[in-house]
Amino acid sequence: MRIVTWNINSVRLRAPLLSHLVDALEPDVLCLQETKSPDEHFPHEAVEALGFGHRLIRGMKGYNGVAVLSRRPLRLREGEPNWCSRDDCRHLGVDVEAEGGAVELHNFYVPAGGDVPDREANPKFAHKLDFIREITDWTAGRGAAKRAVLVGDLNIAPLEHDVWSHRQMLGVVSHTPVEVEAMAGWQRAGEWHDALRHFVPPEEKLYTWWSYRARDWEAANRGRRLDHVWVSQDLAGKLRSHTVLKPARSWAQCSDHVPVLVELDL
DNA sequence: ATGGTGGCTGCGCCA
Repeated sequence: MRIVTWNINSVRLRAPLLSHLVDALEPDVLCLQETKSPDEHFPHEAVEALGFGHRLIRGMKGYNGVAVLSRRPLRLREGEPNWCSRDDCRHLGVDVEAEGGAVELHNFYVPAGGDVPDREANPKFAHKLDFIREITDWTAGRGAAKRAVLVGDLNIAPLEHDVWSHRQMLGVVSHTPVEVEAMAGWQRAGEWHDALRHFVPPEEKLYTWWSYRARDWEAANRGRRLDHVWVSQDLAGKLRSHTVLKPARSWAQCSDHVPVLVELDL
């Protein structure tokens, strides 16, 4: 099963790019974040034409929004928490039909957290930490994930080599110790295995996002690994390959995030 | 130290 995660930064604007993604990565399941579209305006026809006959979407006007597009049948996991009681369309939990039984799949868009890494001074940072706290508590209550995959734009680059300069990024939202520790607690609670670092050793730089604000993003290469794929321990041995589709950052009218693929041999 | 770009939406918000 080939699972792709991509922060598309407007699904209506960038729906045409999905055909490039499909050509390059041939996903069975495609998880999107920041669709920025109410459900009634989701480009179903374009997505259907690419072979994704099964779709679950959770969007809103202007901000946020997640979607799971699939070649295999999906079932919405009902009754999952409404994080921070905000109805802000940052999570979809689904079951994907697969050989040997369904796989539980979670698609997250974690709050970015604003600019100031201080929960008193910056309510967005408080929201980010509260969001992760709630997920961690929920995860701890359920115990270790089984036959499960978690993907998304988690807006945290946890490792030293998930950012261009660990030293210069320690005070920058996305790489502060408090965020990294919060993410580690979430990961421990579910006994999640980091699928990208399964393939790429921690001493090697690995980025999935480059700011729009650089004159030359590729030359500067001040990237961050904000997009993640985690798998439950029972699936760790079934990991077959990964791709970080860096060329997507050069596509015309590109997102600032690139698609990430993980292939599982179920 | 600052501002740099981009996508909403409707001139400010969020990333």
